[in-house]
Amino acid sequence: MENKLQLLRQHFEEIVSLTDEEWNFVQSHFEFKSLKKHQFLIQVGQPVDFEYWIIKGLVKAYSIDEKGKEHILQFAMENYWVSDHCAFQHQEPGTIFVDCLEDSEFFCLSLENREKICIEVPAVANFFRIKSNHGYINLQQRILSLLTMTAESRYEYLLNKLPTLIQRVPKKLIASYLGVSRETLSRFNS
Amino acid sequence: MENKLQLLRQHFEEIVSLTDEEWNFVQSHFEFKSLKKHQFLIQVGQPVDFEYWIIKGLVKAYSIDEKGKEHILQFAMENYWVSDHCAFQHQEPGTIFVDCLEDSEFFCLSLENREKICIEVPAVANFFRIKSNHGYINLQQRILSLLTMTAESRYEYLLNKLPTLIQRVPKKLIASYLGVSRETLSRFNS
DNA sequence: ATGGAAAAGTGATTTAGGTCACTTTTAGCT
DNA sequence: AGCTAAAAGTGACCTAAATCACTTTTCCAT
Repeated sequence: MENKLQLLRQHFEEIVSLTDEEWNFVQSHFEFKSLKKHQFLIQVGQPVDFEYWIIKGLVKAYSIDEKGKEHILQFAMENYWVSDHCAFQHQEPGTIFVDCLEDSEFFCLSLENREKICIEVPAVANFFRIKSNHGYINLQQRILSLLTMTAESRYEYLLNKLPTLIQRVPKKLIASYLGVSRETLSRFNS
Repeated sequence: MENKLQLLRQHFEEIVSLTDEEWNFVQSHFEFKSLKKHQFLIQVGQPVDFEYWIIKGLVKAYSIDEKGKEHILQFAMENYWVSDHCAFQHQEPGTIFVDCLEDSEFFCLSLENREKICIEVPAVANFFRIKSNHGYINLQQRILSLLTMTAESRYEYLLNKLPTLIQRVPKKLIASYLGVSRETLSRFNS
């Protein structure tokens, strides 16, 4: 566990500096969790008690429309944060599903604990502020890609940006992430 | 100017509390700016020195694709923050345009000043963290709407969510925001 | 009030991508 | 190794929405 916490500390220290004392305080507010492939981290209608930092593994965050079709909001793997941020922030029942595509391990942070460490350790508030900002920028890029690019170039773009992801994830899920049908995706780069 | 700064203070205090002393420190880090309709706040290739809080007015943030087509990332009006967040954060040349759809007024915050007030006044860091989080949640909603909804229901959704915006903005810009052609939009609700 | 430009509407045609139905390939089990 | 189920590929057809070309309406600025 020590070395896993060490990874999390490194993740924080990529952006802000923490004293040993601060870090001890911060780390004590995380819980460890481990899930097998296919298990759920978050489910629609269930409380969303945590936001999760992924130690190892891979998850997908998605919603299901009226027709039962799955739409992938995000893939998240090592070093990523994942949650139903909306439900978490407002402490409401989940609006999306998050489940494991691989056996995965997480550090879990409750809203209460997040606010506590943000107020106690200003560097942590700055960490989350900057992280959140990065996330915002990424989503803006994705919106732009949905508005401006064809399905095929979005696929090429993703191949370039996250080549490892394509290895780890079935193509039909990539299709769902890109907003394109499985069949259409299969006809690309052929 | 006093009452305009007062509006900004109220905006902060919707989320965090500030003492008079803190507020005096914070407000001194903003600059005022006023622009007429059609003037640019941010341009592609130009430095992005500020992020802007809109006192009054309306702007659009957009990018232009290879074919010269405009894609609207965001409309922003009173009480909204707007910038090329990506370029601003990394202090790189702008990647989008932001221009005024109406005569507008702004309070401008430089990156240096933002970091300064965030470090000096932890409540401000928390304010931006929470704001950024809200922004993230909004973008996630928009991505979901682009993935799951038809152009027509996206339009209906927007009509519901921001009825005032439709009044203030030509339909062709709404079309560009929704990722639909002007002609197709015009054939809806008819 | 009036002329010109921007915005909005509309018909005809095209096209990217969806859907359905089926086959082939690959990946996990026991 | 062998069986099953999930994933991927493919052909035929369909549809939402793009594009193009043109008309009508609305909005300003003089």
